[in-house]
Amino acid sequence: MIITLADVAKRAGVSRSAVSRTYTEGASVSDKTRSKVMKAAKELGYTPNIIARSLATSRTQLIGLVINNFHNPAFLEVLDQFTRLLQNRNLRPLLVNLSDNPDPADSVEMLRQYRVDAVIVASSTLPPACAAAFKQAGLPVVNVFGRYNPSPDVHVVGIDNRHAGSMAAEILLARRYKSLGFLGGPEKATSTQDRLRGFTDTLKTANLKPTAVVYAEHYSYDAGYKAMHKLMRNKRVDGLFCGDDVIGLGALSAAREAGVCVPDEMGIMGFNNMEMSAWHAFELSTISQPIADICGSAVDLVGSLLENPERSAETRLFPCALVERSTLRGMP
Amino acid sequence: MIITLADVAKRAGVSRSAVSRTYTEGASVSDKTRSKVMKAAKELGYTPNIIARSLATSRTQLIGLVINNFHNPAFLEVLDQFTRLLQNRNLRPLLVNLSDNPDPADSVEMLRQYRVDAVIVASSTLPPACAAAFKQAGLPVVNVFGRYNPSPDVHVVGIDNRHAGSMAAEILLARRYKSLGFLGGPEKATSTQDRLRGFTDTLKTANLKPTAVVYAEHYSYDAGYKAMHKLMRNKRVDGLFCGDDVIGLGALSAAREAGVCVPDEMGIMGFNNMEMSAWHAFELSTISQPIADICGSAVDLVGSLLENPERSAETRLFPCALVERSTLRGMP
DNA sequence: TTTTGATTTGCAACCGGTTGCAATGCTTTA
DNA sequence: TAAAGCATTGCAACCGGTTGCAAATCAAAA
Repeated sequence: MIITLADVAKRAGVSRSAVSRTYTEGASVSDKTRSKVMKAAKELGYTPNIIARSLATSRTQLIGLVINNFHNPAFLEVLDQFTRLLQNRNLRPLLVNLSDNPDPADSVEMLRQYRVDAVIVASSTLPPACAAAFKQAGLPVVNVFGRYNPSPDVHVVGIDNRHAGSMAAEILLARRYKSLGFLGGPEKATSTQDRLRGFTDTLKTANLKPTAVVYAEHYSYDAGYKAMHKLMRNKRVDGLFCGDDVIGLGALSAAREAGVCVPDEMGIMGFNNMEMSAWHAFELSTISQPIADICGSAVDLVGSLLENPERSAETRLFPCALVERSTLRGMP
Repeated sequence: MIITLADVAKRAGVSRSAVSRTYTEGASVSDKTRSKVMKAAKELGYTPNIIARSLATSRTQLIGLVINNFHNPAFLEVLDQFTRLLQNRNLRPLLVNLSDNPDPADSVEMLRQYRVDAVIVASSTLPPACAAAFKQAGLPVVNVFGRYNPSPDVHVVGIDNRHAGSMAAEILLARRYKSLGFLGGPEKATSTQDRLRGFTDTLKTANLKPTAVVYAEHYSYDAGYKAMHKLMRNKRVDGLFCGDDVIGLGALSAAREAGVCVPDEMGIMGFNNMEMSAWHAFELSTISQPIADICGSAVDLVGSLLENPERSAETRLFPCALVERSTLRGMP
């Protein structure tokens, strides 16, 4: 029933090697042989077995794509980009959902069993140790949206979250907001910590401190809404930097509901420029990351790792940009 | 460098078969041998090579997951469910993005090359022919969110879109909206056609016809917003059924912006109950599909197909439910 | 102690490809 | 026409597992 290379060889009247070679880029086959083989293959409906090839070449073309964030709509774009870009290079994403169980041990084992050629860990909330676990198992890893580390042990592609925090503080100050608050994502996420750090450092240079620091429990509207209520109960803030747009939208809704006039009484800025932020009901000013560039660069890096797995760990950081909408005052 | 089963066998002082058997569910090995093998494997850091196993058993545990909708946030939940459910059964999702190129031919070829055990086609917008293409290539297929077909050639798990359309019409009529409009998703999507059909049929039983039928070009807020403007320019409608929540939110925003009072002057209902619909800014009444049940059932079906690939094509339909929020009047 | 039957084990072939190497065929140059 | 050089081909071993079959082991029954 299943057609193998031997069947094609017999039908074409050539050796198995000849068939194999016509399916191998740059192998030595004459045009005559090649066309005989192609003809026979067509007639029999032959499809080469990549599993068998992988066994022989110890290259699977499989890339582990590890994700734990199936809640933030921003990740759809990430997933879209990765699947497309990998497909274009003839690589196949083997998707791993790390939501249930943030301990990577099982996933490491599984991806090793499948002999994936490399792993992309795409998450800003997983601890750096997670990506490192894949590396220790001998798998080439790229950690996308991971933490910037001046002496990295793992390849990182993403943004400088600390700088992003600084940028937010500068933008708010430039618009003459005085009493600034930070409404972050989950406290343990390194991206949250880094953004807060940058935010605080920049305030310090102006002899200021954040008036309030609050964390949302998840990356969700409800969490942002709740955290904003908590913040407003305790402190008076006139400029707010939110750790993610989805949180920012919850916060914005809570503020408006409480009768706060945005952007005059309070400026609110988000992070990530997700689609919903542009909706008429919100028009949230935000900072955008160049998602497509980041993913593209990550896939390029994976490509180079396939050639040279031992390449020393590299960090690739991309700049963020302010997207002006209507929840911040204009510049003076 | 790489540890194989032969290395383990030598170290444990047993045959290769013995090692293989200790890693095979239900194979005949004595406890003594098994523990010798386990010990040796641990010491050497052995990980069985699933690629090699796949070649021998012609079972890869790989499931092709074909998706073309990386724009609708509702699909994140679908993806989350599938990855989790497959993982729980020790199956691995090989993700295929069909967005660029809706012609399935290449993907069919690729999934055949990897000898995936089955394929899940998850889309309400791909034509039925797409799922059928996988079937013709000899791959077991489950089409999730596909079209109901009384004599199906492919397994379908999803909802009865025609009935959903009827349901929408009944709900609007019961709330004494008189002049009903349909704002569908892309016209060529079978789900749109089926919902319109059900909607129209039910109106007919009340001697009515849709006052307006308009299609959004994509499943997006902007497309919904635009389509709603177009609709309002031409027709006067007081009850509107939208083909998807994301479209519905665009339409709702357009209506409110035009000064229409929702739900008194106009009732608007969406479809899919996505997260954003519950946000305070919208509170869109909508119809929800039981996503988790659908995905669960689809994965169960895949499980049975692995046992018996020739199982005759089956359709599994789940009921939808109205989610009352505030864009529809109450019952009289 | 011998026989019987069930369990456990190892041998060797196989899954479907790839690839180094030596042999063959062909063209080019002297 | 013979020798040299290159491209093409086939052989056979290998990738890392699984599995049918027969032999070996073991415990229980006679």
